[in-house]
Amino acid sequence: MQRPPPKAAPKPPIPRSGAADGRRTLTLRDVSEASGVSEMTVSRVLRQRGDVSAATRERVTEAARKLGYVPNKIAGALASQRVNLVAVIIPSLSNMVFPEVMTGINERLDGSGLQPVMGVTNYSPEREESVLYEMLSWRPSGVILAGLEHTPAARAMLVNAGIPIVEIMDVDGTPVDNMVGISHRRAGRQMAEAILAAGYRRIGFLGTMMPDDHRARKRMEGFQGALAEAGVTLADSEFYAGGSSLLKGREMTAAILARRPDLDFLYYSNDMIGAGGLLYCLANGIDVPGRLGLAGFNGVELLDGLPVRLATMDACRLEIGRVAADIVAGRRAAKGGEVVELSPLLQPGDTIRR
Amino acid sequence: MQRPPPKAAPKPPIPRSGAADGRRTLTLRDVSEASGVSEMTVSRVLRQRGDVSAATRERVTEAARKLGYVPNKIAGALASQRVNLVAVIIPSLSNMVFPEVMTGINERLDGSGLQPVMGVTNYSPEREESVLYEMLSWRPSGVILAGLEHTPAARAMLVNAGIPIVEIMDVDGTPVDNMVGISHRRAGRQMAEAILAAGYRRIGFLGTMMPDDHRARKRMEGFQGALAEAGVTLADSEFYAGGSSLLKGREMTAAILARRPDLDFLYYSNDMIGAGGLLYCLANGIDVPGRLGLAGFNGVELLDGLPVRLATMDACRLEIGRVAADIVAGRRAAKGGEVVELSPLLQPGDTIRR
DNA sequence: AAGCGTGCCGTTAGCGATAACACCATCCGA
DNA sequence: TCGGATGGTGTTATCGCTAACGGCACGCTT
Repeated sequence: MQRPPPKAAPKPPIPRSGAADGRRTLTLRDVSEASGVSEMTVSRVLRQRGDVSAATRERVTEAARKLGYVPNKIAGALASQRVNLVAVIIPSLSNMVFPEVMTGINERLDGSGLQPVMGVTNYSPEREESVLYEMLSWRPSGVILAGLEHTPAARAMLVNAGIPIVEIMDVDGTPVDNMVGISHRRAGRQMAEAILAAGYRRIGFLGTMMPDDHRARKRMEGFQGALAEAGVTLADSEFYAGGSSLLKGREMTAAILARRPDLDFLYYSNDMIGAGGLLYCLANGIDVPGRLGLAGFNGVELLDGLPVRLATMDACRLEIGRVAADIVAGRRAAKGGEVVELSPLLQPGDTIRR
Repeated sequence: MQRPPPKAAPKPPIPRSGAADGRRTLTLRDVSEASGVSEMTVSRVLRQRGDVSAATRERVTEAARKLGYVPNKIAGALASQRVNLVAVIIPSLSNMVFPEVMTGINERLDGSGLQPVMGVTNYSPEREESVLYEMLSWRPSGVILAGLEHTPAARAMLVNAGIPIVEIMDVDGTPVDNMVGISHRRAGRQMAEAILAAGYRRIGFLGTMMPDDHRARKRMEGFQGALAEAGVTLADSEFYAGGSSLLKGREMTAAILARRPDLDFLYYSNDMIGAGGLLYCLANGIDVPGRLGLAGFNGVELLDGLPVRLATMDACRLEIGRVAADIVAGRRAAKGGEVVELSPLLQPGDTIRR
């Protein structure tokens, strides 16, 4: 199927409509007319690039200010083929862990000229794929996204994007490009070892049922693996769906203890439900950590205020955000394919026997 | 200063460099060549707009998929003068209240074709101004931002943007355009009335010192105003800087009670420090609500898991996000200048005498 | 005094898409 | 049988800005 030959058909230019209200939105041209120089010179002044005399710069700056001109980055990005945006794709905001990662990212992106743009997937791979597609269509300078598990299409997009990609949180797997996080499998294992070392043997697990929370899954796998090596099997477990909360932790703890009053340790997949469990135990006069030991995961600040400090493991959230931001900002030596494994610190707190 | 006359200087076209690695990034042209139709037709297929025969559509879709083509929205937005982004500007992420507002926004923007883009100001008006400038330079279809207090320059930008603006959280003031929130002054007042009605008289206030947290300030003003009308003055107060946490709440509570052991009520400016205070009281055997009453603000889910439910007031966060999103999505009847005042619900919990 | 660097500012040609026609078959009713 | 209403597709002209040059007016060298 060939294209037909072009026809020579002269047509008058068609004016596009501006804003509905008489006032068009301002362009470089308006500023250039107001200050008597070319658009190019205005552009140079506004971007502080190239040589412009002090007098001209002054006049242009003043005119732009007076008009209230706001540059159109859409046009600028198209012309320069440069976009100062970084796509950040995370599973959830209501988790307290991702806001903290964002804080780390913001901190390091600040002043780099890069601007983070956030997308939330609610732990759905399909949503991740569509959010990613949407974001890539803005041609960002980099992508930071949580996890190593993506749909094949999403992975293909990442591979083909031709920009720095940083997969964060988790290092148990193969990254598309860069990877910053901790080994959740090892984290689970480490906690199991600490629990066994303290002499606990009848261990229960309480966690989320979300099939797409791969990090929680890996922690549990690591945990069970280490138990198995010591000849211990998980005595019981309790799962839930939906968001984590103190209340959920209380309820689950009550349920598992009702079923198995003989348990001597409860491992929670996150601190929020762990803290709920701890409060339940305190309220019900259960001897912690004597009769029952407890541990969570994440090292959230929340725990600092509890009457008894829950054992937990810091997930290095702030640092993960920082390093990821440094990578996309090109502030690290490596030219791509970097892997940064951070070491979570076990915080024994007061809920494991010494 | 006149522009010099243009010179007729024919020059050969200069090819721009594509990606550094041989592979250019794909354009409509690549898809059009691969499928044997014009770029315009490809564009129509990809946007599902206009009439295209089923056979052509099929061929184009297939070619795009095979190539892994991702449209360039930058070019699309420039050409169509339409951008499907909504700027959302909030003070903080570590607060738990804004993530919830975001959830409401996401929920309602989903499927509207609009995409939220988040900016964080850390309660700094200057940062707000620069984040706003940055966002407006992408010509979003709407702006949602927290609070009614902005720098003059920021206000001017909002007024001139020519797009729907929604100021959220607070309705004590004059909006630029639309406004959705609660009256924090009235919220403070309402809590004071409930406390007085329960017979408490020696009241202490614990809150943040941030001068730019206007909503906390307004709550305190309303609170004090209502007390004053009843002839009661605040017996003592304790302020802090930095983030809210349970620990901070414990410490502040200990401090204020050490100074004024006679206090019979503590009003906290948010639930996080309130919960910390509550845990402190429980741990120290203070009779709540008999000898000492407590109340916080926000109605965060966190509280549901506490052994005793803290009195609080729901800030309607989810609903605020939803309504704001509906406004920018044009899903509400009003054509602008809408004011939606929601009514926070007093949740007496177990920490105010009945 | 010719030559050359440098500071300053203008011109031209896109960037990759879409709006708004233009054009050409068909198909249809009168 | 013919005007007119489609349906499907191509052409052209921007959108607002920036990269890459072009060119002029001054110094300053040698």
